[in-house]
Amino acid sequence: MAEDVFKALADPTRRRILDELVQRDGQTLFEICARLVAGRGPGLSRQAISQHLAVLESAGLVTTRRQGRYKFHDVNTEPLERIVTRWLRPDAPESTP
Amino acid sequence: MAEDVFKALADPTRRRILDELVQRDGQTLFEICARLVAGRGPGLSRQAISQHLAVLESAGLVTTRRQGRYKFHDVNTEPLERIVTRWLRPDAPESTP
DNA sequence: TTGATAGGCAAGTGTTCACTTGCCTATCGT
DNA sequence: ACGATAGGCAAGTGAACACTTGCCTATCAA
Repeated sequence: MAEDVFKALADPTRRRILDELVQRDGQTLFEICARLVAGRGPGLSRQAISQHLAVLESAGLVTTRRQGRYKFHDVNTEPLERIVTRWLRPDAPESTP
Repeated sequence: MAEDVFKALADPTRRRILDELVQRDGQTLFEICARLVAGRGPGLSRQAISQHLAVLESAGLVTTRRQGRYKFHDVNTEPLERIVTRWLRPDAPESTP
């Protein structure tokens, strides 16, 4: 639902996670943890990030694939494209002269 | 800030208000109240909607102009265009062959 | 098999948020 | 001036949310 997408984007940490995954797709939880803590200082536990990833996944913004004991996370920008055309003109922002 | 834009969009009522204002720009608080209650049934007080409008305004998504005892509200989609290009490719979604 | 790595589940806590309630100010019509 | 209309301010309430804490499961290397 669009509802979940907006709620998922409401949190700054989740937006940072999306930033991370756009930079490098297919990261594991621990990789994301390390990179987020490195770029922001501590204050973020592994469980917190895990819960954020769950929110992003249930919003359809992140897909996961298990492989052994690893779980890789990939971004899916498709929900984003759909929610913005809600208020923006579907095309041609300067088509009306 | 982008922070405020995302938080403003997180609430379904505020998104409905944006829908209303996109349909008909320059409405007053009472007009928005009437139309929202008409389309959704009660459960929304005037003050609630007023507070939502304040959030949208401080996020830059709505601008206001006073005129006598009326206060008209207009949408401003500019903040929307900026926040989405954060994760979407700025242009050409299929430019990489 | 043992230990270490990668991740998950669930109850508890504190803060933020949406909404209400009650009253107050300002503008317009008569 | 009076009442009615349009809107604002601020304290209080209940629910949602982010985050922690503690423990548990599964996979891999030795």
